[in-house]
Amino acid sequence: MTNASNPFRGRVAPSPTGFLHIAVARAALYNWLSARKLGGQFILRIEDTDRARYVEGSLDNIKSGLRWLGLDWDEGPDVGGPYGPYVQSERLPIYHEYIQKLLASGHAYETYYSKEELDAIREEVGEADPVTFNRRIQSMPEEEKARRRAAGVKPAVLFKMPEDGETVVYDEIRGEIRFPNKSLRDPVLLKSDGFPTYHFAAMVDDGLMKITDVLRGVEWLPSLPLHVQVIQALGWETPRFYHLSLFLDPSGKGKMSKRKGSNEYPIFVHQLREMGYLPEALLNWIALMGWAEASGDREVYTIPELIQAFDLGRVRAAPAAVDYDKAEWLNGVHIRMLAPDDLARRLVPFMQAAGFDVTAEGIAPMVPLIQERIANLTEAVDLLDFFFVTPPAPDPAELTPKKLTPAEVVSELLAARETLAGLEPFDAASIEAALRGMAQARGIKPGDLFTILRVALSSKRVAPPLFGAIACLGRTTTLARIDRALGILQPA
RNA sequence: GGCGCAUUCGUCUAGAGGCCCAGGACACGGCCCUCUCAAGGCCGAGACACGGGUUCGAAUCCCGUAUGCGCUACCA
Repeated sequence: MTNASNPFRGRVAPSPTGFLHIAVARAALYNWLSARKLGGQFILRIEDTDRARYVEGSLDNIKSGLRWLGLDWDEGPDVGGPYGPYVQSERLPIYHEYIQKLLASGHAYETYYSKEELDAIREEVGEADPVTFNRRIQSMPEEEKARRRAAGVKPAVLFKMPEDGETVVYDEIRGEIRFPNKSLRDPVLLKSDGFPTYHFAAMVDDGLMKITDVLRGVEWLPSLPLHVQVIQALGWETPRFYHLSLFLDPSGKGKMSKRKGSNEYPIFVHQLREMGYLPEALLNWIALMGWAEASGDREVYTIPELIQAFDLGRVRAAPAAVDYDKAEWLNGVHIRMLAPDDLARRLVPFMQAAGFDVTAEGIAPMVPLIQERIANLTEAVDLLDFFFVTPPAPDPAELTPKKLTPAEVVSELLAARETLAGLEPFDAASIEAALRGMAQARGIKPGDLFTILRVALSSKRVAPPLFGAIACLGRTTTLARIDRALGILQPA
């Protein structure tokens, strides 16, 4: 179609009005995946034409979120490219140039009505009759226009929609869709402040930037006929359009709040990142909301596998409810796929945030103990803390398994102390063998012995596997904590 | 109100006329494994929104209804 020489040129075009939302991340991902698979380009463009909604810090949040996810852009802010600038507020002269063309060709016209007047006319005419509305504003007498111009009123430029017939558009996900032209109101292309609206800026930029495939939210589907009219008026070829469905809240009923993520329903990439999700897991999860392979039976993908398998032609039209359970599961799967020292590195920031001054090398020995026990990075803290700091004193009740008396526990602790004190080598396998031998010799259930030791060493009922933990703790600390437990059970 | 989109287990989905009395996954329940917790294995329960057509035959095609959602801004 457009630009046959380019296999794929896609773009994600967020507005700097908030944080990076997972819906934008999904659009970026689908674009990026297609570009990487087809050998095309993924472009980042900033649509900052609404000065009133600009939010400080938003741009950084979006860019850093995309980078963290690994969705690097080939053209855009910071990296440049042949069709820049990639920030719309820096492209004003370009829009004005094309507005002049549309004005000259009669596809667009200036209006001197204020927004308030337009609102009033709209209300008077009624929502259901765009044609009458269009005619009304197109028919301001020239004298009136001149009068307002003289008074300093800046015009807005509107696009002149056809009154008859229908515009037939094609959405790659849904197929052909027909819109009666009389149902569309003339849209504003250029605001009186000289800034273009999305309807105009996005079409001009997509055309100039040689975009072949436009991925955007379904909320744009109703404006598609308008957009193809604008593109045709500009004399350009129409790119392929894919309108991505909405995300629904986990109940599957309401739509996800667009602008604010709660702790219950996090929807911003930085929130998920702070919660301990891996970028590759997040991408895997997001990719699956609205897309699946023909077989439909694969859920776990590495990034290279995703690039391989992804196909824009298989994106679904129905909205998808966000499933945090699945995100958690997928994250666990990806955590388990990590090389242990890679996991150790990723854990460091979370341990440090919890107040543990550790290094990747420092926690590396413990990582294999917890790797299959955590579904997100933050969970590691509770499993590892007792290795780095003496835990609060264990509860005597938890130290004493059912059917055992404190005196018996003391006796087992003493025996274990003796077993461990001279054990060589002090590694997990030897420790296990020694402790099991001891349990058998003394006639205590292994499970009871291990429970006693687990609580004595970690002060927890749930902790990493005992033998490996003892090895990591080291002989000195292990014996010290056994002594402490002893002291608790038999006060001097 | 107008215009448009969507509708398969609770959720994400496979299914593009017979392969489907509908397959996979998460979650859920049970069992197994087991030093706790996990991970893993096995088993189970669970869906084609409704009504008409078309067809020898429909989850798949058509129409209608219902429900949900979007747009209807000089916001994107």
